Amino acid sequence: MKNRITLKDLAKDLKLSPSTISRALGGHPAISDATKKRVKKKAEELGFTPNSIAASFRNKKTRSIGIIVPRIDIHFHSLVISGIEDFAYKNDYNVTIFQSKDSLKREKEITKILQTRMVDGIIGCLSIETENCDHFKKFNKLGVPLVFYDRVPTDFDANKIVINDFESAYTATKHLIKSGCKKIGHIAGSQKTSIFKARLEGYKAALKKYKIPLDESLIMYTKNLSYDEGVSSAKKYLKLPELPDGIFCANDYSAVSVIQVFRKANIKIPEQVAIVGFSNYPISRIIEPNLTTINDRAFQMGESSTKLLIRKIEDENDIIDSEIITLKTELIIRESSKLNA
Amino acid sequence: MKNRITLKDLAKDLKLSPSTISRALGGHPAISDATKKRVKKKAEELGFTPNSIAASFRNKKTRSIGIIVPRIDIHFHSLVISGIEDFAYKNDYNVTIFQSKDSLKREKEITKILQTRMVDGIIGCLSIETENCDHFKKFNKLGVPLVFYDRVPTDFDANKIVINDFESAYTATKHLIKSGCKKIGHIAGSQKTSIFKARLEGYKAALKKYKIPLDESLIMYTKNLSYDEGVSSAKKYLKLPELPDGIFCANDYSAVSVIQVFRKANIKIPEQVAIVGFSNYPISRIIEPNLTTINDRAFQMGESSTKLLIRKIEDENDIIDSEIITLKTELIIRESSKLNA
DNA sequence: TATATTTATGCAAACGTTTGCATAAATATA
DNA sequence: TATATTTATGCAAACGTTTGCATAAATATA
Repeated sequence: MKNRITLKDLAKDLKLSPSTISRALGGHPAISDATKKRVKKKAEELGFTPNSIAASFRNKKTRSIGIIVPRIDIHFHSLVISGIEDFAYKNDYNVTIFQSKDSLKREKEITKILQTRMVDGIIGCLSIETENCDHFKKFNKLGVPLVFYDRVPTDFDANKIVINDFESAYTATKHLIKSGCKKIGHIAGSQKTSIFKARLEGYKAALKKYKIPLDESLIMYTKNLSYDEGVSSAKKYLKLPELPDGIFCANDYSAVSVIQVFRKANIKIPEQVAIVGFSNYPISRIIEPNLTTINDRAFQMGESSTKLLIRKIEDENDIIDSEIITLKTELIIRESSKLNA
Repeated sequence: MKNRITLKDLAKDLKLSPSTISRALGGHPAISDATKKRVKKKAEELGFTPNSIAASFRNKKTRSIGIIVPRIDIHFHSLVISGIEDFAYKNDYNVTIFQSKDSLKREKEITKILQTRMVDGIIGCLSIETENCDHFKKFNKLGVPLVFYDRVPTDFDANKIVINDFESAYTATKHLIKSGCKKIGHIAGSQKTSIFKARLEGYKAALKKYKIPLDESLIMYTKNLSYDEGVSSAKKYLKLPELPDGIFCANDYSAVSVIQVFRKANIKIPEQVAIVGFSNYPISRIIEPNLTTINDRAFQMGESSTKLLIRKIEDENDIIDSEIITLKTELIIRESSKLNA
């Protein structure tokens, strides 16, 4: 039997109208308690489950949110998605997920699909190729709220959940300085991406504040902050006439590779070179020495994005055009930077 | 303006009927090319996008699949989900995601939601608490196909995508034997879970085949194969009168912790103890020495699940009751087990 | 030119739910 | 007992799309 039981079936069976069934199940005050009980019992009996597609269609609300991420299998994003699902679940929203695979073309396609899918709101993290966000603008016209996290648009006002990359980098660098480092390097991410630019700036600002001269030769620019790029950056450090005594890396992968290359070269960490990473990846607690890093609040970023999004969806007389929420990060001090100040 | 353009709006504008518009946009052969062109142009002009909720409602097909995983932020699952999304995307299906958080209660709730949400099919990995799968049986009655991966039901016939855990474990253990190990230990997962049971059996079978006596003291039983349980297992090995010369670990986390504990105890890996893990986690390529492990085909598992599911959804005269697809795994030999045979 | 066939379009109903309004029945009040 | 009020239920329409069937118009054939 593939035919679902509908309100009409229940109605016929109970000799009531579909409207009464609908109201009884929905707990409408006008329906008598006796009828409510009778309807609920019969619904249970026949195994009635409401067709939420029909309800969505009628109500013009799907209670579903669409999310676009570059890749699901990047740990940071999987944590964010987990936070999104968790918060959405508690608030009776569904989460439909799409990966842009860091392709602008695919990101554009996805926005078209989301438009037809009638999602109530969207959470997104831009693909690395995205410079212009015009393909997101249609949602403003349609009244579909949008929240971005991590990699957010810079060319238009949007709801954004971010961490303070500048300040986090400043804190990380300051920590190295306070630990006694005098010659601090930085492994930087792509300077086309605002978060990595901000991390570089934060690093520079801390040096300036504590009157440490900026030495460009100590800054390694990478494309993706990959493990391999970390290895080659580390090797470049080894070729310098003098090693830095501290390195702030813009992510944990590059930090881990530096630790491994340096240890192979018999350089003591943290005694000779202290290392700080960024993101608090699981590996940071496994690598030896354990890596000092920044907790970037991925799970909370997902929760906050969803909280903000749902508020935008449900609060119809919301006159706020856009909000930017900055989450507090946290410096987690571990072995890789434990020096005496 | 929050009012979407509908077929009716287009129809009125072009002085045609909604049916003609629908057919023109859908490429129906009965509609003249001139009209098709005219309709498409106008649709573009007014920014018409179809309301797929209305279409789903009318067609009784949502082109969306629901997925239930224990946790999105476990790397294995995030890879599977990535495979699912990728294959679904190419076939114009949407993916709606739920995490059971390894709670049977939540898993049951989710099946109820999925029932109302009218998904065309479901992919699931059971929560660790799930022993009885009755809450999934309603989907059979509703004609909603179901595919399970990794942690699959044993109490009823269902479509399943799995790897051969027995054989993979056998291969891993055999590899240790062929590398010259004579005294091989195993760190086992929860024996309530069939995959970990199978891995233990595969290990035992290889020993038997190669006439190595089974020594129960070399088998460490853990609950979750967590990093910490790996550490304590490793410490137990250290307390034995004689160390094993090879250890097959049922996952990579426990393998990594063993490597770290042993190295701290100045035990040479692989010379004194060869280590093999399971799952090919990213960390297996970073830990030193690099970890020999089993590629468990997580991404492909997602793809295959989706491929099978879509076939079940679309092939209406499919008379196959259930299918079990077993994917080939691959032994990846790295430094942690490189001995001379 | 009359009829048959082809081509292109429209009518109307349906999917399952929800909700404003109407109304019948029951109860309260005059 | 007549009228007013309250309580409980039903009617009917609507959401936007799709599709079987009907039909008008154009073209082909006799």
